[in-house]
Amino acid sequence: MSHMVTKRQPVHPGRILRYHYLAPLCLKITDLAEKLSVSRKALSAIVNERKSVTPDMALRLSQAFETSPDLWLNLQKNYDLYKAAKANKEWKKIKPVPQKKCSTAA
Amino acid sequence: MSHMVTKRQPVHPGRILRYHYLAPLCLKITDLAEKLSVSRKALSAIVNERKSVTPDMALRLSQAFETSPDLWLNLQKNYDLYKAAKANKEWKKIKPVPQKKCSTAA
DNA sequence: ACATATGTAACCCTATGGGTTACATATGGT
DNA sequence: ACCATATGTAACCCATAGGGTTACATATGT
Repeated sequence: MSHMVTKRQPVHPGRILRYHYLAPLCLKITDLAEKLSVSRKALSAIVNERKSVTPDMALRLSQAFETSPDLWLNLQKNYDLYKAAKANKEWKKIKPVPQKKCSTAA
Repeated sequence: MSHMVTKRQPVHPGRILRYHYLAPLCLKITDLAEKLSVSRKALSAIVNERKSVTPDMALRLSQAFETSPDLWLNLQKNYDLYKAAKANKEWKKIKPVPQKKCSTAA
């Protein structure tokens, strides 16, 4: 089926940050936090997958690593979507709305 | 430049919802809210571009209109990113981190 | 042994999504 | 004109969440 939520748990952006950026560059969380002008706590929370990458944080990371902000936001989006789909299954009960255009439609 | 935030204001998902889904189907906010099992207020806030489409809401919309949840979340992500980039320009001051792998790197 | 790096907890603040209730302003139909 | 329906929103109340600072105990490396 085309419109499905990933079945396997998506990686949290913090994991990518840790293993693909911090580790290879031997960058300390403390150092990066300073370069990003955010608190060590805030960065640590992301790297340890306890908090989300916000748009503002994505912009900072994109500047530091010359990536697109979307790289980070897409990872976060997939992660959040997966979590939401598992957390509450109410949405599964929703029926598709009939797709017929109504009379007054353009 | 490859990694740039859109220059023109991205559409809010609520606008797409209103003009591409509600209007063509003559669907009332009240009716859709009921079908989605959310309050009329919550849906109205999105349609009127005052609130964001959350992952949970994206799942509900995707069920109702047989779209991918990502359709809604991507719209929201682009919108949020644009807003964040305009709201705080601190990130522009961040310098790229030298990309040389450190000694102990794999 | 000592300085550095970290994970986290405790506090405090602010922003935001969502529910309910309520009310005034459209809008459409009879 | 009149009335029911649809709406936009405000006022309240909650819970969650991100972010800052400070503090402390546990690694880690020299």
